[in-house]
Amino acid sequence: MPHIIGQGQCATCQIRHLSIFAELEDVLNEDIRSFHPSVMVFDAAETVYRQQSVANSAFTLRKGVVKLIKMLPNGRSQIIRLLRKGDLFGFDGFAGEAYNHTAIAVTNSEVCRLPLNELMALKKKNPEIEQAMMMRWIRDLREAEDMMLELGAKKAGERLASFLFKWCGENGSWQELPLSRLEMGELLGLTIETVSRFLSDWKRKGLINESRGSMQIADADALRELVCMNGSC
Amino acid sequence: MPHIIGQGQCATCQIRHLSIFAELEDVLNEDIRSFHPSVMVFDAAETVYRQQSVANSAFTLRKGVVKLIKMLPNGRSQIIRLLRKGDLFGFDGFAGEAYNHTAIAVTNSEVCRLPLNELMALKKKNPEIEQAMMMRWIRDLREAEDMMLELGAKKAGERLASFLFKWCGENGSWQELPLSRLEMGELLGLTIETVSRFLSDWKRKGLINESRGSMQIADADALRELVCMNGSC
DNA sequence: CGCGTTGTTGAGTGGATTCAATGGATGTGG
DNA sequence: CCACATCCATTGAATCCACTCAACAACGCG
Repeated sequence: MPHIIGQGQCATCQIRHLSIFAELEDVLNEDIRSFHPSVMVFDAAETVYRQQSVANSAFTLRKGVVKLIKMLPNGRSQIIRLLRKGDLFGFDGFAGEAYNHTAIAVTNSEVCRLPLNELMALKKKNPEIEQAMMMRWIRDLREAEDMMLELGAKKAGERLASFLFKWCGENGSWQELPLSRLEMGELLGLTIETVSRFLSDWKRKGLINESRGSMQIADADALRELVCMNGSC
Repeated sequence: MPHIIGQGQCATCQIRHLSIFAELEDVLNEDIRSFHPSVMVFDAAETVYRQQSVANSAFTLRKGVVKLIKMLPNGRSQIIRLLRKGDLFGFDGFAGEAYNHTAIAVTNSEVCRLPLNELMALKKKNPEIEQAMMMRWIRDLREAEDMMLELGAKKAGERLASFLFKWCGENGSWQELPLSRLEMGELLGLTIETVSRFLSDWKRKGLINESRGSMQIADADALRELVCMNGSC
């Protein structure tokens, strides 16, 4: 079960530089010093909030990976976004709306719960927060646009390769990738089997490597060559 | 060629109630009275701005329909969003970014060009504008999320039907739908032929009607019954 | 009228899904 | 430590949905 492990100290938080409070240079700022959001922990697969429920808190991810998903009545589901350390989410309440998606922990995670009314007051008094949130919304929107291009205009292999490039980078480094085949499919609009087939094929060809939940792009050029033949990525 | 037809009078603009200035109740507000964005007209197919170019203006659509599109190097393209009267677009500059998509007029259109620096100043002085823009960003993001579900989790017929329901409503009214088959395809991630086949089929079955660029859902229940059999919409 | 553009329809192909069986890893209890 | 259960990934075979290619029809326009 998710539970609260304490009250956060935003002013001295380790991930403050990633958060919407990053720009508040004055660490002695009264507002931020007196703001103590609950820090909550979620095990993998536990739900942070549900679509349609009243959005009276926003959240910042401190640790772990969280997925935002939408579901169809028939059970098919789509991962809308993957969240990493420092990401702000669940802010529909700012527009007076209920949550538009469900947030579920992919790995064990730590989350700061930011009550909407407190955050709103804080934002009103500190324009830097307002600014930081605006930057994030615009960035989120841009990424959503990019994702629509992926889903609408690319084929299976192209989507999967794009995703790996984005997640792992192109420099051959190993990156933790805590997603199951099912989840990669739900993110990219593909089935388990399709994801598995492409990954297996690329592994056989030595283009990527995988080990204990981590992934490496061994030969980015060759992968791009193989998948994105005519400039399709 | 697109051209400027004059300076807008925001305070007395006919679509002010739809714009980000709607909440500024004080019509005598000095700021808004002295703000005179250029009003530009674009013929169908003309470009408002291009992806990658410097985003030094945002825009409000006064009249017509504009599409935001992204293109792949190989020519495939995806319509990210359709804009209607009152919509705000092209605000990437607020995050210091270049435009992330290309904006093209679908029909003859009128657009207000809002220089970024002026709009920023206006926003800083008038929290209502800030608030209105925030609401829009969040709404835009929610719609983008909905679209990701469409593109990632639904089949061709389901996507097309959802789109028609959203555009035409469910009450059997006629709505102008100034999109070609190609554009509907680009919006929904389908080909011309697929769109045409479904629409022809539904017309033959008397579920929808089309005439001179307008569309009507004649039998919403039957359409939903046919397409969304197991709760897939 | 001829022409270009857009929409329709058919036939064939192919890509991704579905269905099904197997394999591998992990964990639990005896 | 092994037997067993469970979960996830892999692989094959068959199916189906949407795409591609192609021909033709409809429409608007000069």
